[in-house]
Amino acid sequence: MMKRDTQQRRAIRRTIEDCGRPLSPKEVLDAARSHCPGLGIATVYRTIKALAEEGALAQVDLPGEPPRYEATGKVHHHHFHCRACDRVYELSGCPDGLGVLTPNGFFLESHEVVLYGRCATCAA
Amino acid sequence: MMKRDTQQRRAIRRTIEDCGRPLSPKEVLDAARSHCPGLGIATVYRTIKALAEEGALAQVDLPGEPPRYEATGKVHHHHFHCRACDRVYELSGCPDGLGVLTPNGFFLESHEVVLYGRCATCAA
DNA sequence: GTCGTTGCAAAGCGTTTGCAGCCTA
DNA sequence: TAGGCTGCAAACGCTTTGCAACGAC
Repeated sequence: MMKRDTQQRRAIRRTIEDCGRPLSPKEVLDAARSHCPGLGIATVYRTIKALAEEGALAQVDLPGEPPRYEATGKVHHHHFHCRACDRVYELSGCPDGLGVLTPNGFFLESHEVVLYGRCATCAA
Repeated sequence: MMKRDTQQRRAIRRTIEDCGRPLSPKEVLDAARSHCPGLGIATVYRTIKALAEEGALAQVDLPGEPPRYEATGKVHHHHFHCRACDRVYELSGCPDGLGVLTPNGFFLESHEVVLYGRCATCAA
C-alpha cells in the first residue's frame, strides 16, 4: 500500500512528524489543511491507518481518550496529559518496581503510565 | 435521582458489587440478565451513570478500551489487563518515582498505571 | 491511460435520548 | 393514582466504507 506520494499524504505525514507530540485525527486534519486545503477527514483516517501499518506511526492510547498518533523510532516513553488544554506530551524515563505489583501467577508483558495535571503553559 | 428501587437496579448493582473486577456495560448486561431477563442495555447505561453520579460506582478507563465500572470505597489501586481473556483485575500497590518523570514547569495532579499480560488462568 | 487515491455521503458501532406504557411507592 | 423507570427505536458522534471523479506516474 501507499504506492503514490500525494499532496494529502505529504501534508499529513509532515504534520505528525513536525509536531513532536501525539495528535488526534481531528488535530491532524486541522493542521494539515493549512498545507492542503480541502483535505477530507476520511483521507486522514485512511492515511494514518496505512502509516501505522507500515510502522511509520504509533498509536497512542490514553485512558478514556480516542487514539492519538505519533512518529515511531523513539525510545520507550510515557505521556503527560494536560487537563486544561487536552494536549498530550511525551515524557522521558520510566518508573521502576512495576514487577512487584503483578499478582502471583500473572505474567507481565508490558505496561503503560500516564501522568495528569497541567502543562507548563497552562500551569502559569 | 434513583428514587425507586426496581428489580433492574437491584440486579445491576448486585452484579457489579459481587464481581470484584471492573465490568463493561455489556458484561453488566449479560450478567444482570440472569437475575432480570429482558433487561435492556439502555437501562444498564442509565443506571450505571446514576450510580456513578451518586458515588457508588467508579469509572475505570484503560487505554484504548471503552469504560468499565467498579464499586467505590476501595483504596488507591491500579489495574492489570489480560490480553488473552480481556478481563481487567485490580492490583494493590503503586510505583514510586513518578514525580521525577514530570517535566519542569509541569504540575502533576494524578497518574494512571496499567499492566498488560496474562492472568493466572490464561497463563496456565 | 491506468488505476491508486480522494472527497462525499452512507453505513457501522457503541452510547444516549425521546416516548408511550409499566410498576413502585 | 402519580410520576419515576423501562424497553424500544431513533438520534448521535466518531470511524469506516462504497463509489464516482481525480490525478500521480
